[in-house]
Amino acid sequence: MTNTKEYIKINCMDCKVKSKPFQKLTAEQMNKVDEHRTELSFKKGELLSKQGMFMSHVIYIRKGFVKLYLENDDDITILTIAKPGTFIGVQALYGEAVFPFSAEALTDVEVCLKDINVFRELVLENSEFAKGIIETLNVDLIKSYNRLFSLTTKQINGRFSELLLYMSNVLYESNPFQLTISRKDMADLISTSPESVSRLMSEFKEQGIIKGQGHTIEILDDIRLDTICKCG
Amino acid sequence: MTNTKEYIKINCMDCKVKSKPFQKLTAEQMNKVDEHRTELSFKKGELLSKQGMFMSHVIYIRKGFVKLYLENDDDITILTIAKPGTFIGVQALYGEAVFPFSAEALTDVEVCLKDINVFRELVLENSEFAKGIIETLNVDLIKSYNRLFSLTTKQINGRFSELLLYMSNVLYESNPFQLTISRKDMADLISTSPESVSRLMSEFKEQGIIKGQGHTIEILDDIRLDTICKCG
DNA sequence: TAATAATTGTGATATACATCACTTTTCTAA
DNA sequence: TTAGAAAAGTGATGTATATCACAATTATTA
Repeated sequence: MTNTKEYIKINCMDCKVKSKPFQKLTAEQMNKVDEHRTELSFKKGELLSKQGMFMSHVIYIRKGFVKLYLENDDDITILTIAKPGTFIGVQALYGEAVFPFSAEALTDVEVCLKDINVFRELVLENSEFAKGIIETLNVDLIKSYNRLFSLTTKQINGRFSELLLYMSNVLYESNPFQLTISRKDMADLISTSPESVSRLMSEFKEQGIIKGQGHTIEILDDIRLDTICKCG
Repeated sequence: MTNTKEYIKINCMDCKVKSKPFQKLTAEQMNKVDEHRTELSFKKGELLSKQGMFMSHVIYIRKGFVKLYLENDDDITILTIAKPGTFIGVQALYGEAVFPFSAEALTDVEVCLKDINVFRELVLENSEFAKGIIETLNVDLIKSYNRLFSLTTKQINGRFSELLLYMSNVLYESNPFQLTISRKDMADLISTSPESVSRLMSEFKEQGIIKGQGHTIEILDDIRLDTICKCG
């Protein structure tokens, strides 16, 4: 599926970035997972998964940012940016055992691959685990619905404002923050062109809503962003 | 939450439109559900749920079509058209106990309301049930992702072609088919204006891709629709 | 069944944003 | 450290589709 890189095997029990569903596992179940997993690292730009490829493992992100996107010829839609603590593949745990989207490392990334069949067994063996998966899917689904709403009802200055707030509050959780994504990625996130992103950036700086140069952005007027977000 | 209408109580065991997850329940579990449910019917146009309202029950559609949509002031995005056999509310089973979207009856509708706490208990008591819920959410999530892709990368003739095929193959499962949704709804489904839907309809008729008048549509050239769908 | 309202259809016009073309800056690697 | 490539910025132009205005149908209710 993916090219094996380097092994830095730690025991699951001692994992410090354990996901919520995995915290519910018994020692025995944890050991079973341990026996069917692989740790890998990816360099920035490498593909973790390719849309339509056979999915033998669920990918757990331990470190770094990953871009999940749908593609068809030249068209791309970024579904989300996955942060550490996210599973790639649970979105299609049942159904065709195929990755529903492509995933590309936006930074250097460390992951843990868990056998998908072990994953499925855990759903049946441990209902708290299953509940955790449902919770994860609930969150993803509502996010996707809200994205659908935003992309279809707001125009680019609204969507761009939303993106800035998302990056500061959710993705990087800081202000100012250091961009790890390109203008092209920002454009694909809010369904616009890179040129428009550049223009929006300049306009917002001119109006004193944000400042910064290069890869640093600081939000100066988040209230203003919120207003633009809501009222266009 | 919703105004109680008329009772036509049947036993869950004998229900002929039982959902996949509910088929996995034991007799005992089925009885518990039975004790905490209500059957209701809605007239066309009535609201089954209102975005943001407290969600005490999961709504199971037994009969009719329901429009699920997000709203904010005048803006609307239809998330999907729910058919019989669909749950409304599992999308937000955990998290805030609030309806994540509004639901409006597109036809006369019969539903079965199941207590959300019983629903949550079943997830923990019966792992096959939990698995069924995960399967449902998987399908919904992938659908939502594909919608996101379609809406952001295709232009209206492509989206309209997709809609026609969806109505014939998935929603009404017939050709010709009788529309139960308005031009406005069609517009909200593919994120365009009602005027554009009218124009597309005329153009497609002119080109011999579809025919029909009033609320009847017949697809004459589905290969053509498929091509427009993919290539714009 | 007539009267009124709501939905639908169609042409003319407006506009948000993409695309194109080019420059400037930043990154990459020899 | 510099040369070449990639990414980003900016103005000019084009276009898909919304909006507006009004006509024609269809639905609703008195």
